Amino acid sequence: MTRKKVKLAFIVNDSARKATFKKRKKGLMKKVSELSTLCGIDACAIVYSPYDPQPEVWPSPMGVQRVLAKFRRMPELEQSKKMVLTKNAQSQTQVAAPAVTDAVSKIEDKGQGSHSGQGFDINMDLMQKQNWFMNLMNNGGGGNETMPFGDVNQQNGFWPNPFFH
Amino acid sequence: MTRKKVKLAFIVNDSARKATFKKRKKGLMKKVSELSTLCGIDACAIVYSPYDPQPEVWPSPMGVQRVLAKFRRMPELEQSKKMVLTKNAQSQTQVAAPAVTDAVSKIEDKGQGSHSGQGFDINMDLMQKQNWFMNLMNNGGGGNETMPFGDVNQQNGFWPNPFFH
DNA sequence: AGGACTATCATTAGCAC
DNA sequence: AGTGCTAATGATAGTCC
Repeated sequence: MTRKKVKLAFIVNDSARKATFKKRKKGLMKKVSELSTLCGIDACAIVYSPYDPQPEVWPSPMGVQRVLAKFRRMPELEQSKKMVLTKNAQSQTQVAAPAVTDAVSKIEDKGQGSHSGQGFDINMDLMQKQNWFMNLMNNGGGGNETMPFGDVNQQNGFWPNPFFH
Repeated sequence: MTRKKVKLAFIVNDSARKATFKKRKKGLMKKVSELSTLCGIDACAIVYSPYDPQPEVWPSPMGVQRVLAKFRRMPELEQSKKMVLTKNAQSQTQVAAPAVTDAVSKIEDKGQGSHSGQGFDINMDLMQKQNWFMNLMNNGGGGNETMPFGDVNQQNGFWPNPFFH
């Protein structure tokens, strides 16, 4: 039977959140590293946090730049066009790149055993939205960053608004 | 005692590699998602592979763009200079970053946050070096990317501390 | 607060289909 | 090839120092 599932929600307690962040960030970076090593593929990860003045990146700032250059080379139109909207039973909006759409469908169709919910690549559920909001708070708090949300949302109307379901 | 450790090396068998890739990519995306949700932080991941025409990203192409914009806002020079180098037990390489203090100040002055002291958190161990090489092989095949690998090595000749606190 | 430990839960490699 | 299962390894939340 399914054992107790970890509660996927923002950890309110500050010290507990920080402790978890540290552990999981480390674990995440290891996972990226392993995926890349085992499968010989190109990947990068960037993690911002209030705990570090600079983002933690994998594999390196330049490695990230390289992957990003590749990513940005995709015309924005393509990025949009290649995306597919799907709906699940809870009426949550999902956006998936076409390359993985089939996989997503399969997983959803099969029910994916006990690992439902977050599932495959891009799946924004309520907690995620809350989380986006947290991110915004984080970013808006100290920085002189532009507010990317407005831009992003206006740029293409279909990305779900993080503040509403 | 430590049990048998998973061999962290490129999986030679094609089908086994693809199967592992699929599983681990899914697991990785879930991890990113969870980290972000649990800790309310901003993160993104990009995974290229020969199996998908488009990279798989988290949280979304535009979410990635946003994080990238933030990342790219850091001038490259500072990205390099800001790296703090440490030595670990295996690698005896240690390189001091000359202008670190200066660069740190600049960035902190930009209002990036009140937490000071840390440089880039970069995890890179021996496996990752190997892994970089694999990536290079991968990219060299199809792309016309610049080769940052050599640059990075020549420029710094260091590999940062795999342990961070 | 920051390790270190460890019981418990999560991921996944290997297999059968 | 892809899917489901499960033993085995891996990650980590909670705890103690």
